[in-house]
Amino acid sequence: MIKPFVICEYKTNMIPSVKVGGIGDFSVYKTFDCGQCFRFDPVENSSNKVEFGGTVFRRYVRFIQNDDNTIDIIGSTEEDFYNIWLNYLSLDMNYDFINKELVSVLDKKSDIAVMQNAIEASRGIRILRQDPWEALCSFIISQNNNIPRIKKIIKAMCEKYGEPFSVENETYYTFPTAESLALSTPEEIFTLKCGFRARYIHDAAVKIHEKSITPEMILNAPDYESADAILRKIKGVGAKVSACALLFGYGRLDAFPIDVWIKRVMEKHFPDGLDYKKFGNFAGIAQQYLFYYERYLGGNKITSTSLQNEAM
DNA sequence: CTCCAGGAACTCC
DNA sequence: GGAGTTCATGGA
Repeated sequence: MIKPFVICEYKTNMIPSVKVGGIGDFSVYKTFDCGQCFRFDPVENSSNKVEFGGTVFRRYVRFIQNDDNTIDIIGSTEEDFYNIWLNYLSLDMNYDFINKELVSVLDKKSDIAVMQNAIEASRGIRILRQDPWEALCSFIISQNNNIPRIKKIIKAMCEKYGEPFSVENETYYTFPTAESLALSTPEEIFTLKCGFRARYIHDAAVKIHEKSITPEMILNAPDYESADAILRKIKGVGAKVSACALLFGYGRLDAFPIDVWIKRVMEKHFPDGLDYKKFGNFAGIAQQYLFYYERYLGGNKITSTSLQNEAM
């Protein structure tokens, strides 16, 4: 069992920073590039290390992958690491155990082989524990849309409806509250170039703001189907968007979002079908692995060449 | 059941 | 470089 810990606290250009060990095989690149979050971007640095920076929880942080099984977090105190980032990055979960589980529930030899390849390709991905409202709103925007454009719309939304805050003379914006969007109008939201999703965003904001849907209702729902049913009362929230919000925002790792990529994986690698319910409480992690495997590696067996290309 | 909505990025030739 | 495709959901 791995146990993350702060190795040391230091300053980077006056910004509090920490070096963290005990992170297992955590991959900054795969975690922030696998399409689960939209407010992180790669950052260039002189040492050619993988680095991603983003705005979350009214903070701007950068995660840097080192080659000695540590990460640096620029913009985090030791206290913030234990209170926020440890949980946000799911570093407290034993992914080695989960990976073994995902294989052990399968019977067919060919299914096992596919899953093992997907696990190997995706090794290091962590399902982030994102803010429920941010995840819900972001995945409403994501529908029928591609990642660059989703990011653009969310950025515009944060600049229009979020709150500015400053770190070392740089201005960043928080993700808008449900209240600020609920008090706006679909017509105003439409100016973010989000098209027909504007009224969906507004409907979600109103329902969350007036508390006809609360995180407690979702978290206390007895099973997946009832949690799903609550979210789907929101206009524009179907099975896919609901599953993404539950998986990435509400911590329901049994959610299994089915999009075109997953359909493609299923047809290609599981021609006889695969009941994702077999993966039980870790179905969402299996989904991310299969998604990443197909989306980024084309469902090809991982090689040293593909690893190098991926590091670029 | 099928088509369309608004739009930019991506794919293919 | 230009034409065609992608993408989730709900309403007509």
